[in-house]
Amino acid sequence: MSSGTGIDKAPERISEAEHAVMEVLWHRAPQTAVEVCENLCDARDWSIPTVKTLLARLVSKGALATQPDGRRFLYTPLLERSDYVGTESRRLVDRLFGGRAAPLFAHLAQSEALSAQDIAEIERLLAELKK
Amino acid sequence: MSSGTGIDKAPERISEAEHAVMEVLWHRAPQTAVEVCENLCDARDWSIPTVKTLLARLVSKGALATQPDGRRFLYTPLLERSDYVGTESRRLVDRLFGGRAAPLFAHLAQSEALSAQDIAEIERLLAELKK
DNA sequence: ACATTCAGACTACAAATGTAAACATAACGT
DNA sequence: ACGTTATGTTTACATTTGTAGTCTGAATGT
Repeated sequence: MSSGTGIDKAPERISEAEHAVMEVLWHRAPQTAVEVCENLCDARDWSIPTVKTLLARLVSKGALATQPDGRRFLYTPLLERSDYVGTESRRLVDRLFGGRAAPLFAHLAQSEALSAQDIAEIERLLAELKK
Repeated sequence: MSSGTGIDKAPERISEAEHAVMEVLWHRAPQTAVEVCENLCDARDWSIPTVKTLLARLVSKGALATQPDGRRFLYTPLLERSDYVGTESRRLVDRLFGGRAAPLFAHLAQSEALSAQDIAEIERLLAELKK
């Protein structure tokens, strides 16, 4: 699953600011730099140059593809959100919980990070798993 | 709970390398710089100076306390592991899953990051929660 | 054709991080 | 008393990250 090419160049790490840009593009793609900025600059208090830098870095990291559209570029994610999210989750679980998910879950439970909705959802998922 | 003083100076972020040092001290404390190194330098391929730098940074960030022991120092965590782990977990859940734990759980489930043991444990915790 | 404009590319620069060497100083053996 | 050693402190330096300004060239309006 995921990563069809088999090439798998050591996926360069994506920073938090870069991740914010990815989120916008995962939400809708392709978008121009200006559009991305419209969706971010207010929230993060960034200026367009900042967004452009981040886009460029993401392209150079292989996380985004560009596609010329007249004078500007359209940016599209190459890295899939589920891959990113999976990697980051695994990373955290490995680092903080010795790779085991249960202690993470316990922590979230204790810190009231679990809503009733979450709990219901998780029960449903557990039921799925046991089938 | 946790953080008894009420002072709560914006806890400076602990980097990954620093975290590795904290882990060692959470495992056993207090320890000297050399002892910490004995527990880390091999695994991380670090030299003693590196460990000392990290220890110093952690002290300056308020995550470790020092206690003189003859000519050297003994280092003890001030930051509790559960606090750190809680903060980091919440951080991830917020950033990647809009603060909801269920999607994280779903991801771990999908990526086979859940062992049978994990699942059993989580079921137990869920039962707890519902009491 | 020419000036304006708007996009991406290049450059900048401070803070944080990873990694470690150099320095200073206090204790200890002889 | 003195050199050696063990420790912490200071300094160093490359890389990554956050944040943004400047440059250059192509499209566009007139």
